[in-house]
Amino acid sequence: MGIAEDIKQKKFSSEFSKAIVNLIYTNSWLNQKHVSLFKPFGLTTPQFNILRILRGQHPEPSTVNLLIDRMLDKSSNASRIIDKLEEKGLVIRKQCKDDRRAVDVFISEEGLSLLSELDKEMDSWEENSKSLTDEESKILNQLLDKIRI
Amino acid sequence: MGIAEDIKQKKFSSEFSKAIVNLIYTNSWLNQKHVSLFKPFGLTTPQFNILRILRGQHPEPSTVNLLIDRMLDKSSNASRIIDKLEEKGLVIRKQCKDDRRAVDVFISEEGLSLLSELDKEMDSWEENSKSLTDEESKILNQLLDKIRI
DNA sequence: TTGAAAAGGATGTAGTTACATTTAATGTAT
DNA sequence: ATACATTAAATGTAACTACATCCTTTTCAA
Repeated sequence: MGIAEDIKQKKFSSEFSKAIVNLIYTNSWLNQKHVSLFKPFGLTTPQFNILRILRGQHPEPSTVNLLIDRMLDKSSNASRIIDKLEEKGLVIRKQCKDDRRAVDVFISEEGLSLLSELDKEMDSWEENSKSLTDEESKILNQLLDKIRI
Repeated sequence: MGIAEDIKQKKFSSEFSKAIVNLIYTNSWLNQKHVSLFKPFGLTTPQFNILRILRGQHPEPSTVNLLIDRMLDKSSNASRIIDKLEEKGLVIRKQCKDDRRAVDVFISEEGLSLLSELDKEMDSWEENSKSLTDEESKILNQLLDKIRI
Protein backbone atom coordinates (compact mmCIF):
# COMPACT_ATOMS: atom_id res chain seq x y z
CA MET A 1 0.00 0.00 0.00
CA GLY A 2 1.35 3.42 -0.95
CA ILE A 3 1.64 6.44 1.31
CA ALA A 4 -1.41 8.10 -0.26
CA GLU A 5 -3.69 5.27 0.83
CA ASP A 6 -1.97 4.88 4.19
CA ILE A 7 -2.69 8.41 5.27
CA LYS A 8 -5.75 8.84 3.04
CA GLN A 9 -4.39 11.90 1.34
CA LYS A 10 -5.05 11.93 -2.37
CA LYS A 11 -3.24 15.03 -3.49
CA PHE A 12 0.26 16.25 -2.81
CA SER A 13 1.66 19.52 -4.09
CA SER A 14 4.59 17.69 -5.71
CA GLU A 15 6.31 14.33 -5.84
CA PHE A 16 8.99 15.80 -3.63
CA SER A 17 6.62 16.90 -0.89
CA LYS A 18 4.94 13.52 -1.09
CA ALA A 19 8.35 11.94 -0.58
CA ILE A 20 8.94 14.13 2.48
CA VAL A 21 5.66 12.99 4.01
CA ASN A 22 6.49 9.43 3.09
CA LEU A 23 9.86 9.71 4.79
CA ILE A 24 8.29 10.92 8.03
CA TYR A 25 5.60 8.26 7.92
CA THR A 26 8.02 5.45 7.15
CA ASN A 27 10.32 6.58 9.92
CA SER A 28 7.45 6.49 12.38
CA TRP A 29 6.47 3.02 11.17
CA LEU A 30 10.04 1.86 11.62
CA ASN A 31 10.32 3.42 15.03
CA GLN A 32 7.34 1.45 16.28
CA LYS A 33 9.02 -1.76 15.14
CA HIS A 34 12.20 -0.82 16.92
CA VAL A 35 10.44 0.14 20.12
CA SER A 36 8.76 -3.25 20.35
CA LEU A 37 12.04 -4.94 19.54
CA PHE A 38 13.97 -3.14 22.29
CA LYS A 39 11.27 -3.19 24.92
CA PRO A 40 11.73 -6.81 26.05
CA PHE A 41 15.35 -5.91 26.75
CA GLY A 42 14.40 -2.90 28.83
CA LEU A 43 15.99 -0.46 26.43
CA THR A 44 14.67 2.64 24.70
CA THR A 45 15.79 3.52 21.19
CA PRO A 46 18.20 6.28 22.26
CA GLN A 47 19.71 3.97 24.88
CA PHE A 48 20.25 1.33 22.24
CA ASN A 49 21.89 3.83 19.92
CA ILE A 50 24.29 5.03 22.60
CA LEU A 51 25.24 1.45 23.40
CA ARG A 52 25.98 0.77 19.75
CA ILE A 53 28.21 3.81 19.45
CA LEU A 54 30.05 2.74 22.59
CA ARG A 55 30.57 -0.72 21.16
CA GLY A 56 31.88 0.84 17.97
CA GLN A 57 34.58 2.56 20.02
CA HIS A 58 35.25 -0.35 22.36
CA PRO A 59 37.69 -0.88 24.01
CA GLU A 60 38.36 2.82 23.65
CA PRO A 61 36.06 5.09 25.68
CA SER A 62 33.80 7.78 24.24
CA THR A 63 33.29 11.21 25.71
CA VAL A 64 29.77 12.53 26.08
CA ASN A 65 30.44 14.99 23.28
CA LEU A 66 31.47 12.24 20.92
CA LEU A 67 28.23 10.43 21.72
CA ILE A 68 26.16 13.53 21.09
CA ASP A 69 28.00 14.08 17.84
CA ARG A 70 27.18 10.62 16.54
CA MET A 71 23.73 10.07 17.88
CA LEU A 72 21.12 9.66 15.21
CA ASP A 73 18.68 11.80 17.14
CA LYS A 74 20.71 14.87 18.05
CA SER A 75 18.01 16.33 20.20
CA SER A 76 18.05 13.84 22.99
CA ASN A 77 19.83 14.38 26.23
CA ALA A 78 22.95 12.24 26.28
CA SER A 79 23.87 12.81 29.93
CA ARG A 80 20.60 11.43 31.20
CA ILE A 81 20.50 8.54 28.80
CA ILE A 82 23.92 7.58 30.12
CA ASP A 83 22.50 7.88 33.65
CA LYS A 84 19.93 5.24 32.81
CA LEU A 85 22.48 2.94 31.19
CA GLU A 86 24.78 3.35 34.16
CA GLU A 87 21.96 2.48 36.60
CA LYS A 88 21.48 -0.75 34.68
CA GLY A 89 25.19 -1.48 34.77
CA LEU A 90 25.50 -1.40 31.00
CA VAL A 91 28.05 1.41 30.88
CA ILE A 92 30.76 2.81 33.14
CA ARG A 93 31.68 6.45 33.60
CA LYS A 94 35.21 7.54 34.43
CA GLN A 95 36.71 10.98 34.62
CA CYS A 96 38.90 11.56 31.59
CA LYS A 97 42.58 11.81 32.53
CA ASP A 98 43.62 14.30 29.87
CA ASP A 99 40.74 16.69 30.38
CA ARG A 100 39.09 16.62 33.74
CA ARG A 101 35.99 18.34 32.40
CA ALA A 102 35.36 15.41 30.11
CA VAL A 103 33.92 12.04 31.03
CA ASP A 104 35.00 8.77 29.47
CA VAL A 105 32.13 6.40 28.94
CA PHE A 106 32.82 2.68 28.49
CA ILE A 107 30.47 -0.12 27.60
CA SER A 108 30.54 -2.87 30.24
CA GLU A 109 30.65 -6.61 29.72
CA GLU A 110 26.94 -6.69 30.56
CA GLY A 111 26.36 -4.03 27.94
CA LEU A 112 28.28 -5.99 25.34
CA SER A 113 26.42 -9.20 26.03
CA LEU A 114 23.06 -7.45 26.01
CA LEU A 115 23.92 -5.95 22.65
CA SER A 116 24.91 -9.29 21.25
CA GLU A 117 21.54 -10.70 22.34
CA LEU A 118 19.88 -7.79 20.61
CA ASP A 119 21.98 -8.27 17.50
CA LYS A 120 20.38 -11.64 16.99
CA GLU A 121 16.92 -10.11 17.24
CA MET A 122 17.86 -7.26 14.94
CA ASP A 123 19.40 -9.56 12.39
CA SER A 124 16.43 -11.85 12.33
CA TRP A 125 14.09 -8.88 12.09
CA GLU A 126 16.08 -7.41 9.22
CA GLU A 127 16.24 -10.82 7.58
CA ASN A 128 12.49 -11.28 7.80
CA SER A 129 11.54 -7.79 6.81
CA LYS A 130 14.34 -7.17 4.36
CA SER A 131 12.13 -5.69 1.75
CA LEU A 132 14.78 -4.13 -0.46
CA THR A 133 17.50 -5.71 -2.54
CA ASP A 134 21.07 -4.52 -2.19
CA GLU A 135 20.69 -2.54 -5.38
CA GLU A 136 17.50 -0.88 -4.17
CA SER A 137 19.04 -0.13 -0.78
CA LYS A 138 21.96 1.51 -2.53
CA ILE A 139 19.66 3.76 -4.51
CA LEU A 140 17.70 4.62 -1.38
CA ASN A 141 20.94 5.56 0.36
CA GLN A 142 21.91 7.84 -2.51
CA LEU A 143 18.53 9.55 -2.57
CA LEU A 144 18.48 10.09 1.19
CA ASP A 145 22.02 11.48 1.11
CA LYS A 146 20.94 13.81 -1.65
CA ILE A 147 18.03 15.16 0.37
CA ARG A 148 20.42 16.37 3.04
CA ILE A 149 22.60 18.21 0.52
CA MET B 1 28.29 13.94 2.31
CA GLY B 2 27.04 10.37 2.75
CA ILE B 3 25.58 8.87 5.88
CA ALA B 4 28.80 6.98 6.66
CA GLU B 5 30.76 10.22 7.00
CA ASP B 6 27.92 12.02 8.74
CA ILE B 7 27.77 9.60 11.61
CA LYS B 8 31.39 8.46 11.28
CA GLN B 9 30.51 4.83 10.94
CA LYS B 10 32.55 3.06 8.33
CA LYS B 11 31.00 -0.36 8.30
CA PHE B 12 27.40 -1.48 8.06
CA SER B 13 26.27 -5.08 8.11
CA SER B 14 24.42 -4.60 4.84
CA GLU B 15 23.26 -1.96 2.40
CA PHE B 16 19.78 -2.44 3.79
CA SER B 17 20.75 -1.79 7.38
CA LYS B 18 22.74 1.23 6.22
CA ALA B 19 19.58 2.46 4.51
CA ILE B 20 17.62 2.01 7.74
CA VAL B 21 20.13 4.11 9.66
CA ASN B 22 20.12 6.64 6.85
CA LEU B 23 16.35 6.87 7.00
CA ILE B 24 16.39 7.60 10.72
CA TYR B 25 19.18 10.12 10.37
CA THR B 26 17.56 11.91 7.45
CA ASN B 27 14.26 12.06 9.27
CA SER B 28 15.94 13.64 12.26
CA TRP B 29 17.69 16.14 9.98
CA LEU B 30 14.38 16.99 8.37
CA ASN B 31 12.62 17.29 11.69
CA GLN B 32 15.09 19.92 12.85
CA LYS B 33 14.36 21.96 9.73
CA HIS B 34 10.64 21.70 10.35
CA VAL B 35 10.90 22.62 13.99
CA SER B 36 12.73 25.82 13.16
CA LEU B 37 10.24 26.55 10.42
CA PHE B 38 7.20 26.15 12.70
CA LYS B 39 8.65 27.76 15.77
CA PRO B 40 8.22 31.40 14.69
CA PHE B 41 4.53 30.60 14.27
CA GLY B 42 4.25 29.13 17.74
CA LEU B 43 3.44 25.67 16.45
CA THR B 44 4.95 22.29 17.15
CA THR B 45 5.21 19.68 14.41
CA PRO B 46 2.27 17.58 15.66
CA GLN B 47 0.14 20.71 15.95
CA PHE B 48 0.97 21.62 12.40
CA ASN B 49 0.08 18.14 11.20
CA ILE B 50 -3.28 18.19 12.93
CA LEU B 51 -4.06 21.57 11.41
CA ARG B 52 -3.24 20.29 7.96
CA ILE B 53 -5.50 17.28 8.34
CA LEU B 54 -8.29 19.56 9.53
CA ARG B 55 -7.82 21.79 6.53
CA GLY B 56 -7.95 18.75 4.28
CA GLN B 57 -11.42 17.99 5.67
CA HIS B 58 -12.60 21.59 5.80
CA PRO B 59 -15.43 22.64 5.87
CA GLU B 60 -16.33 19.17 7.15
CA PRO B 61 -15.24 18.46 10.74
CA SER B 62 -12.94 15.65 11.82
CA THR B 63 -13.46 13.47 14.85
CA VAL B 64 -10.53 12.88 17.15
CA ASN B 65 -10.35 9.31 15.95
CA LEU B 66 -10.02 10.40 12.35
CA LEU B 67 -7.17 12.69 13.35
CA ILE B 68 -5.40 9.90 15.21
CA ASP B 69 -5.86 7.64 12.23
CA ARG B 70 -4.20 10.09 9.85
CA MET B 71 -1.49 11.57 11.99
CA LEU B 72 1.96 10.87 10.72
CA ASP B 73 3.22 10.22 14.20
CA LYS B 74 0.66 7.84 15.63
CA SER B 75 2.12 7.91 19.08
CA SER B 76 1.30 11.45 20.02
CA ASN B 77 -1.67 12.38 22.10
CA ALA B 78 -4.30 13.91 19.87
CA SER B 79 -6.63 15.14 22.63
CA ARG B 80 -4.00 17.28 24.21
CA ILE B 81 -2.64 18.61 20.96
CA ILE B 82 -6.16 19.73 20.17
CA ASP B 83 -6.29 21.36 23.62
CA LYS B 84 -3.31 23.50 22.68
CA LEU B 85 -4.74 24.41 19.30
CA GLU B 86 -8.04 25.30 20.91
CA GLU B 87 -6.31 27.54 23.48
CA LYS B 88 -4.75 29.41 20.58
CA GLY B 89 -8.10 29.72 18.83
CA LEU B 90 -6.93 27.76 15.82
CA VAL B 91 -9.54 25.01 16.12
CA ILE B 92 -13.04 24.65 17.50
CA ARG B 93 -14.48 21.63 19.30
CA LYS B 94 -18.15 20.76 19.12
CA GLN B 95 -19.98 17.75 20.39
CA CYS B 96 -20.91 15.55 17.46
CA LYS B 97 -24.68 15.46 16.90
CA ASP B 98 -24.92 11.90 15.63
CA ASP B 99 -22.77 10.35 18.32
CA ARG B 100 -22.48 12.18 21.59
CA ARG B 101 -19.32 10.31 22.50
CA ALA B 102 -17.55 11.81 19.52
CA VAL B 103 -16.20 15.32 19.16
CA ASP B 104 -16.20 17.28 15.92
CA VAL B 105 -13.09 19.34 15.45
CA PHE B 106 -13.11 22.26 13.01
CA ILE B 107 -10.29 24.47 11.87
CA SER B 108 -11.08 28.14 12.55
CA GLU B 109 -10.55 31.11 10.26
CA GLU B 110 -7.48 31.97 12.32
CA GLY B 111 -6.24 28.43 11.80
CA LEU B 112 -6.76 28.65 8.08
CA SER B 113 -4.96 31.94 7.75
CA LEU B 114 -2.07 30.78 9.92
CA LEU B 115 -1.74 27.73 7.71
CA SER B 116 -1.72 29.82 4.57
CA GLU B 117 1.10 31.91 6.05
CA LEU B 118 2.96 28.73 6.78
CA ASP B 119 2.30 27.38 3.32
CA LYS B 120 4.35 30.21 1.89
CA GLU B 121 7.22 29.37 4.17
CA MET B 122 6.94 25.67 3.43
CA ASP B 123 6.78 26.24 -0.30
CA SER B 124 9.78 28.49 -0.32
CA TRP B 125 11.69 26.07 1.86
CA GLU B 126 10.81 23.18 -0.41
CA GLU B 127 11.67 25.27 -3.44
CA ASN B 128 15.07 26.17 -2.04
CA SER B 129 15.93 22.76 -0.73
CA LYS B 130 14.25 20.75 -3.42
CA SER B 131 17.13 18.42 -3.86
CA LEU B 132 15.40 15.69 -5.83
CA THR B 133 13.90 15.74 -9.28
CA ASP B 134 10.37 14.49 -9.81
CA GLU B 135 11.75 11.27 -11.17
CA GLU B 136 14.00 10.77 -8.16
CA SER B 137 11.18 11.62 -5.77
CA LYS B 138 9.02 9.04 -7.46
CA ILE B 139 11.66 6.37 -7.00
CA LEU B 140 12.13 7.38 -3.38
CA ASN B 141 8.39 7.07 -2.82
CA GLN B 142 8.37 3.59 -4.30
CA LEU B 143 11.30 2.45 -2.19
CA LEU B 144 9.82 3.83 1.02
CA ASP B 145 6.46 2.21 0.27
CA LYS B 146 8.28 -1.06 -0.31
CA ILE B 147 10.01 -0.90 3.08
CA ARG B 148 6.67 -0.86 4.84
CA ILE B 149 5.32 -3.95 3.05
C1' DT C 1 -35.29 -3.67 28.54
C1' DT C 2 -31.47 -4.48 30.61
C1' DG C 3 -26.85 -5.65 31.42
C1' DA C 4 -22.30 -6.53 29.44
C1' DA C 5 -19.08 -5.22 26.07
C1' DA C 6 -17.15 -1.89 23.01
C1' DA C 7 -16.09 2.72 21.31
C1' DG C 8 -14.82 7.74 21.63
C1' DG C 9 -12.44 10.70 24.03
C1' DA C 10 -10.33 12.82 28.30
C1' DT C 11 -7.24 12.52 32.01
C1' DG C 12 -3.51 10.90 35.55
C1' DT C 13 1.13 9.60 35.69
C1' DA C 14 5.79 8.36 34.98
C1' DG C 15 9.26 8.92 31.98
C1' DT C 16 11.55 11.80 28.25
C1' DT C 17 12.83 15.67 25.64
C1' DA C 18 14.04 20.57 24.80
C1' DC C 19 16.14 24.33 26.31
C1' DA C 20 18.32 27.37 29.58
C1' DT C 21 21.29 27.64 33.35
C1' DT C 22 25.00 26.10 36.32
C1' DT C 23 29.43 24.18 37.74
C1' DA C 24 33.92 23.07 36.96
C1' DA C 25 38.03 22.86 34.06
C1' DT C 26 40.73 24.59 30.39
C1' DG C 27 42.48 28.11 27.03
C1' DT C 28 43.99 32.57 26.04
C1' DA C 29 45.29 37.27 25.96
C1' DT C 30 47.21 40.67 28.64
C1' DA D 1 49.86 35.35 37.16
C1' DT D 2 45.15 37.01 36.44
C1' DA D 3 40.89 37.87 34.36
C1' DC D 4 37.72 36.58 30.68
C1' DA D 5 36.01 33.56 27.37
C1' DT D 6 35.21 28.89 26.07
C1' DT D 7 34.32 24.06 26.62
C1' DA D 8 32.45 19.60 28.84
C1' DA D 9 29.05 17.88 31.22
C1' DA D 10 25.28 17.96 34.61
C1' DT D 11 21.02 19.72 36.22
C1' DG D 12 16.41 22.39 36.82
C1' DT D 13 12.26 23.12 34.53
C1' DA D 14 8.38 23.15 31.59
C1' DA D 15 6.40 20.80 28.01
C1' DC D 16 5.46 16.60 25.73
C1' DT D 17 4.89 11.50 24.96
C1' DA D 18 3.48 6.84 26.10
C1' DC D 19 0.53 4.15 28.33
C1' DA D 20 -3.06 2.92 31.48
C1' DT D 21 -7.31 4.09 33.34
C1' DC D 22 -11.62 6.37 33.58
C1' DC D 23 -16.08 8.31 32.14
C1' DT D 24 -19.80 8.59 29.07
C1' DT D 25 -22.37 6.96 25.30
C1' DT D 26 -23.52 3.48 22.11
C1' DT D 27 -24.12 -1.28 20.57
C1' DC D 28 -25.79 -5.68 20.93
C1' DA D 29 -27.21 -10.00 22.74
C1' DA D 30 -30.20 -12.33 25.81
